Amino acid sequence: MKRSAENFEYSYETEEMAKYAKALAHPARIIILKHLSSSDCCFTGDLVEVLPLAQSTISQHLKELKNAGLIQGEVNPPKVRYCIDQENWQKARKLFDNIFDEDFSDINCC
Amino acid sequence: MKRSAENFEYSYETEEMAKYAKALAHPARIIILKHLSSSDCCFTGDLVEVLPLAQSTISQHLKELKNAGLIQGEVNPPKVRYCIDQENWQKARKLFDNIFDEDFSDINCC
DNA sequence: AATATTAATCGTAAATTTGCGATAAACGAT
DNA sequence: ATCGTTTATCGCAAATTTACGATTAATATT
Repeated sequence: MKRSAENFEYSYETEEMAKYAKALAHPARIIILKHLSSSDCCFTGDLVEVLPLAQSTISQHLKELKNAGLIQGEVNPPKVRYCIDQENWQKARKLFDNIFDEDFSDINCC
Repeated sequence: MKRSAENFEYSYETEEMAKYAKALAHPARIIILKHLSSSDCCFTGDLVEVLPLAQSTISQHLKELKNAGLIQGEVNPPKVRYCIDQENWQKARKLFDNIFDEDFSDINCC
């Protein structure tokens, strides 16, 4: 894709927000995150049972969540135990809180 | 893309969540939403001044936000006045609140 | 009727995402 | 050393997203 203003940069906060939103922008990844955040412990391979996707596809989704910083993987061969990355999870929470609180609905005109 | 389980369906809530997250998954759209939610009124064409994107591209982003249900456009020729769709905005807020509150960090193992 | 202003849509190109099966990697058990 | 289990990566195809310029549409003004 072409960019009109090649040297323009969005603010760090905006980029972070978009990154986290992107991570949440797929049903499979939402299910994974819910599973991880609501489990009493952090399972992993059983996601294949939960989701209608091939193992390789799930692995890819996990990778994306990891790249976004929302989860961590602890290798425990031959298994890998995934869990929420609490630090970034809270960061994301705050960013979302923030945008939804910038809410001056009473002075909106519509 | 191919789907392994063609007849599988994600829950309504999960799909909604993904839809809203997708709408937020681009810096330009975040800026648009922030602009709309923090303005005392709902401007529109001045987004072209704020964003480093062509008019047609911004129009496309607005369309996506509209399709996701997060904003409304009121035609006021030749201008169009956009504003947050408060109802769905609150819905989205609740969905995000929800996922971030399913947080049993004290009993997490990691 | 012609013109100016604003926004949407069309057509197109490039990049990214999503998905799969096949294969590789890592390691424990046999 | 071989085998089984689990997960990651590779290679590929299809779909979607992002972006642009050019054009169209809608309507107020002249």
